[in-house]
Amino acid sequence: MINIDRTILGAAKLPTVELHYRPRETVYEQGALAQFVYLVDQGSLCRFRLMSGDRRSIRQFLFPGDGFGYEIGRRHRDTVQALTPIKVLAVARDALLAAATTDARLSNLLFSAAASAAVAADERADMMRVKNAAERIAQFLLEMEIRLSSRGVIDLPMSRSQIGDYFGVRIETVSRTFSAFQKEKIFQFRDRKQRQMVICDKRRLQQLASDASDFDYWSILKKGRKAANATKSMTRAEPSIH
Amino acid sequence: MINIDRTILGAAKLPTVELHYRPRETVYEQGALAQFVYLVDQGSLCRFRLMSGDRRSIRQFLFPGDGFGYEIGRRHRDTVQALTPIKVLAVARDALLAAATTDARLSNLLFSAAASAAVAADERADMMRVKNAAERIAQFLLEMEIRLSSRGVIDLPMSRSQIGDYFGVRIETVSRTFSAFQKEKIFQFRDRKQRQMVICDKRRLQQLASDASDFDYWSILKKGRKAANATKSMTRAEPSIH
DNA sequence: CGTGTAGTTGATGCTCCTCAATTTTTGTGG
DNA sequence: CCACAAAAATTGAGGAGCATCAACTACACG
Repeated sequence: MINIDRTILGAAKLPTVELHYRPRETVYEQGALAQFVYLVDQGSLCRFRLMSGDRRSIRQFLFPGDGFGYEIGRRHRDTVQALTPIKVLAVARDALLAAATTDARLSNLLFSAAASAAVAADERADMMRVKNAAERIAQFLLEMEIRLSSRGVIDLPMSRSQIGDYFGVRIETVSRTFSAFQKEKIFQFRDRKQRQMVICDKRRLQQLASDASDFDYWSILKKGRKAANATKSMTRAEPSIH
Repeated sequence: MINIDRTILGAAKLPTVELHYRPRETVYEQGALAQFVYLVDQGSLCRFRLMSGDRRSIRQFLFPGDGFGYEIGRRHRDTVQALTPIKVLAVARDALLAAATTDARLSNLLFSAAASAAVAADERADMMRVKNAAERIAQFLLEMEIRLSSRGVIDLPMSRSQIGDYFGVRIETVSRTFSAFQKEKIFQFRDRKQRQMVICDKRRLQQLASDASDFDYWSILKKGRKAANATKSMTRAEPSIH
């Protein structure tokens, strides 16, 4: 999805409409006519597609500064829904493209945004190809820290189910991974709802994001007892001391 | 990766260089300066990235008409290698972008190509999220039929290992899936190398591509006996006798 | 308070990986 | 052309990772 950001909207000098939505409201549904492109001003959203067989694929979480809604064809290919109360800016797609034909700088910005989108989607496909659940979730937390953290606290706007559908894993796997990370003192939850988190061991998270082959759910979840035997346990044998 | 196709090169009216490579030769390596963009004229290539821990992610197979090599930054983010003897056309990246600044039509074509690339990468990420091995390979065969078939025969230019790295599955899984598809008479190989295939049951392949939850490797691979019925455990209760 | 939704945890099994053995194909040098 | 070594592909057995099913807890809201 092309990121029509503030720079682009600024360069376009077009009239924008300010729209507000509440949690669970949809900005647009897949199949609807794609007449506007949007910029997130406040709040969080998710962009997803319903697939055959009750499967949902969440393609992106959107935060302030992110653009969405541009399509090549006439219709939207996915649905965008608010996770929190949101404020978005909308601009007519046709007007934006028309402005681009007479403004070389705007045209360049649009091209760059589209090319960046292709790169980002490539990276996500890579992640799905080669990373396991712990690696994906470690990377996710690092990204959420960048996008959402305020005074060291990350307030997740999405449910476990949505995180699962973003990574193609089940809700139980997300929950178990969170539990294992907590037991390893990688992060802590600060509220009862298990939505506000503080990252305690960013270095370990970064290491897990690139290679979690030494991360042993079983020994962590089963009473925190470390793997008793040989091979894998050697790398984990050192108890974490703070 | 942006598809700089024949239409775009035609519109650009720029001098092109014709290049030839032999199998296993690289057109460029990840990290190299990105000075040219390319169009495949003849043959097949693959575009891949080497990741941490000996993992290789194959991002795309390239066939005649496909473009590759455009980067946002100064350097290539992946490696492109010939699978067969190939002929590619190269055009200077800077010259193409310069031409686009003075030619609104060319600029539009480039934008569309970039936007299409983002859509295609999104689709691939979807596939990695929600599809199992049989579904991925069924879809792969349908795509290869479109791109490669000549008089009903598909001549695969890539190895099992490359197919595996494209889908994030192991070579043995690719091999087993191919074997199962053969036993189900979904396709047949026409040569010893197991590279030339004829699709026999395209309908079944299309159905598997969208949902292969009913596809039971075990009962197919073990003596080709069909799942007798009811609960899957029934088929597994049978002890294997040699 | 009940009811509904979200989240956690446990038990069990399917899918795909890993390791290993074998067969087939390819490449090289006589 | 054949002989040999190296690479690719197939097949099997067993195991790791994650899904599935199920029970349970915690909180939100009428």
